[in-house]
Amino acid sequence: MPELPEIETICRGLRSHLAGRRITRVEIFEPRLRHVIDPGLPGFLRGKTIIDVDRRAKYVVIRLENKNIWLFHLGMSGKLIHVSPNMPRQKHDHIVVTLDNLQELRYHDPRRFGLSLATSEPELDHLPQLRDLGLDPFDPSFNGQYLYSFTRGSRRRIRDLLLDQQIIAGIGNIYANEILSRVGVRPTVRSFRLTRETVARIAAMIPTVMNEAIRWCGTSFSDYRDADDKFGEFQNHLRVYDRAGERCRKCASTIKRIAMGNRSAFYCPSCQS
DNA sequence: CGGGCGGCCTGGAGGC
DNA sequence: TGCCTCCAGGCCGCCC
Repeated sequence: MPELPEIETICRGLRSHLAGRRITRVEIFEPRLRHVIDPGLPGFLRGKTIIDVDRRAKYVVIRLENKNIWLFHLGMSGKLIHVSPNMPRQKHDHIVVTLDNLQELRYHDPRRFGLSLATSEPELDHLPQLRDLGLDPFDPSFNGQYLYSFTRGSRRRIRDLLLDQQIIAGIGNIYANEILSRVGVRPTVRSFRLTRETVARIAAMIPTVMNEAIRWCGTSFSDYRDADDKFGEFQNHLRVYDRAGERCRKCASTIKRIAMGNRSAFYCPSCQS
């Protein structure tokens, strides 16, 4: 569920709570996530101090002492929240970590599409999950020319191309639709039909929309909450996503929803061509 | 190989 | 009230 802006928001929240804290206790209540959690994980974490928390695409990177790393992907319904131990444990709280200030970090994930594993600084870039990631939208070398090198000659629909993590890392279905709405391009357009200029406008819009969503602390469409279990607010600023049947904020036409593969796409039929 | 599709899970919404 | 189907923000593997 969470895309780049949600993960960025979670990482910022976690960093403020976790940096400098030592892990004193680790409990795994349900190891069966996307992959079964390594039984050695609690032993790996126990006693280690958390140095920092940062984001890599849609992954949460918890940096520990001695270049050790605890990596998370939240799948579609994962939450990483910092709570007081008084908070009753919820159904689907799969991992509970106690810190040296007695506060807790909990991983909650009803659909169990998430990933949690132990790794290290030197191994991180070589993990199968991370090694093939494309550029982050905030990478200085991400620009129109880079994106055009992928759209040129590709028969894929532009919405699907924007979702390809090996091209741009961090965009999911909500933001792919929002980005295209802002530049007036229909999600169904075949990439090779887009001019270099249009692709440059799409590329420029990507970090713009990501920044805006980060300022609103992400989109709480359904499951997403930040590190303090609070809602984001960008759902109030969406132009097309999940607005089928509602009026376009610009021209008052009716927003359409279509099925594209397994996933919905949304657009304004008069603003986007 | 590029590109499309189904499967993995649970839960919430809506139809009957 | 329940039972059914559909849908969900991701990712991976299989197939043509």
